Amino acid sequence: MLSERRLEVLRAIVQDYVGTEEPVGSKALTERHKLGVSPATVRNDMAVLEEEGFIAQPHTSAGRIPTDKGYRLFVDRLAGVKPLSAAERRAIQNFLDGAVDLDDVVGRTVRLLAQLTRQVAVVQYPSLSRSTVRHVELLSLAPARLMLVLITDTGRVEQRMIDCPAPFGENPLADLRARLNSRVVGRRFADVPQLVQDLAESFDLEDRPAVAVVLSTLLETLVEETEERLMIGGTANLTRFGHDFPLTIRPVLEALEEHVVLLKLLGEAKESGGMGMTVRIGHENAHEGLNATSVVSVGYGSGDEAVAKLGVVGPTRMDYPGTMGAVRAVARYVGQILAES
Amino acid sequence: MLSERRLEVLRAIVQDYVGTEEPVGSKALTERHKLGVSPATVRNDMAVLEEEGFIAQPHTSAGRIPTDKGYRLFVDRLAGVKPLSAAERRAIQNFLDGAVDLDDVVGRTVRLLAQLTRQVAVVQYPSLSRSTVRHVELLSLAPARLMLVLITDTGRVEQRMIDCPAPFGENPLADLRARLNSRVVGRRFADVPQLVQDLAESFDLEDRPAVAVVLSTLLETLVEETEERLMIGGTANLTRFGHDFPLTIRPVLEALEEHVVLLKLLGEAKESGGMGMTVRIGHENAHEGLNATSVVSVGYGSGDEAVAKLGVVGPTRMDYPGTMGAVRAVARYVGQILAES
DNA sequence: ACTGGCACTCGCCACCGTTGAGTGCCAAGC
DNA sequence: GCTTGGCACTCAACGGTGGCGAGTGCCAGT
Repeated sequence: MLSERRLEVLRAIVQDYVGTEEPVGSKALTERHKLGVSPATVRNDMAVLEEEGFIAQPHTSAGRIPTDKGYRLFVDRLAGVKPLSAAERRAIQNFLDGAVDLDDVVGRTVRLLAQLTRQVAVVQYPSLSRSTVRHVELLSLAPARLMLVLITDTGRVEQRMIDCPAPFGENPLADLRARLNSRVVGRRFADVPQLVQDLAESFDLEDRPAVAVVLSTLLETLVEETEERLMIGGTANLTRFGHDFPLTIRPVLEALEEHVVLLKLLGEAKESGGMGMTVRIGHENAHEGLNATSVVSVGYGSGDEAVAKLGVVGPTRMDYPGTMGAVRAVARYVGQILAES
Repeated sequence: MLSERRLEVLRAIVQDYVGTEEPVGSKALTERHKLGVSPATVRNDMAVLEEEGFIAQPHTSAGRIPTDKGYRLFVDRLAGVKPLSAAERRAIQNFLDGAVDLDDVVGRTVRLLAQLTRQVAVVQYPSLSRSTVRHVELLSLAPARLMLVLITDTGRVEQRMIDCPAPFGENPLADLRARLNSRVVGRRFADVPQLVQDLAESFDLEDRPAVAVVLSTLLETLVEETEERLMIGGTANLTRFGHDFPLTIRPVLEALEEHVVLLKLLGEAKESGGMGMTVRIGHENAHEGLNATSVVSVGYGSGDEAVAKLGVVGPTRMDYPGTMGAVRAVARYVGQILAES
């Protein structure tokens, strides 16, 4: 078992290493932190910590650096979440207020988070799957061509072209529009398929094929667009990574471009409740390109339920308390903004 | 004046340097290219080229590398546009077909262009300013709350919430919707303000404030959203830049995140006609961060007029003929895709 | 006008000894 | 039984040195 002091040593190592980016030795440790013991003692503790796999030395006779396992212990037991300063909180509010539409909210959030943490920010668009239908609109563009517009309670709008098998008159169209809305407005996406199931039957025989196409397009939109979008920013911060560049950031940039990977990453981070913060460190990330990075993510939403995730991607050697504080604070404010609009 | 052979030497230098990324000397040149003269002669030519500012040496007794001015001459007079192979053209078509909506088209284009050129791709969304109105829709979300949906002929959809000063009945709403559409559908954005100018007057006095709000919101949307969006991709290709990393790619990544800068960059590239290809080399780019990069851009559009730009950003040391070929080919295919939809 | 020859420059690399931070171990002390 | 000071050892980093070779500029000869 690790004594209290050994944990303290680990904490000190993590803090120093995060600050200096250089392996930290026993002497420097005792000087910077009042551990109350001599370097020799610290050396013994370090030997134990190394044996247990929490720290490692890059090469013989260099200082120690934390391993992924060491960071994990640090995050789980040694570090809290550093709350933001009043000034920072004010900055967030100023930055986020004044967003005009959903794109703008997400865009501002990404920039804000990147700036605040000095890392790469990832913000998922509010997901459709948990939201409800605010309105469905059908527009006739040409005799046999419709446009379906779906509006969600998070302010998102999706549109689809529909080519009908046969021309579709204005009256049945208005009829369909009205009935469709009366059935699905305010309902959750997941419930929609069931709610429109028998809608086609109440139409004239000649119109049924067209109605069927409309309905299936609607369902398709609901399913397809549950596939989520996201926005990233602050990639320039990657250049602060290390000194051995191309090898380090190449795979990260590649991973960041594969939005599918990122979405999976955010999606998997669901432990400890929907709104809980998740920290995945180094090799805990399934994607190989992100094995040298940590991902801090948290759910956010307009209500008490999370509708999407946001987070940052940075080197495993990051300021976890600060980053977690910033991520959590931003998520809260974004939630507020969404709830207001 | 530069003799024919000197130009040939410059061309050879550019080609070799682009291939090897290393300064090229007189001996290597005569070996790889059949210039028909000895290294000594080439050395004399090089001395002249250097005096004229087309090439430079990184340090005494190293080979020469082209300067921005040298690349400029190469692009203007020595290099053509390399057409794509049949296989590449087929790949483009396969890749671009099957896009379901505008976002998808743009997204695929970015990935395609990045892959094809192995550089950073930038694609501007089809601009609203030159497009026409396909449909305007007004939805009643709550008694005094409307949603305005604007659909363009390029498939873009913009929406705005409107809070009315007073409740607005279904009938006047339908009326407004019908009249609005009859006036503006098929018209260019620029003409809309004039077309709806006196529309409010034909409504009942009590409804006029609401109508006025709707109209002003519409106009606002037209103006605001003429501010264009773009998508970028292939940033991982930046890691192939040079060996002296952080300094090189940092400013580029920063510039790429400032979409405003990129839009200006694309916007300025309008010489030689709307659809003409523009190449801006090194310091020709106003933005400092892009002083070590070249930008190859071209307009694309569904008709014979360009509605937006796309291009790539890469090191000044790039394969200009190949890049230009790829950019032009992609622009053409995207134009076709847009015209079909 | 082109060419071969020649002396010169200078970045690159491999080698080498020095330096210093950091370690592991051990015997003595609290 | 921890803790501590001492000590020998290791090894990355640094700076200097010398040889190598690619590349240049100049000049005299054809």
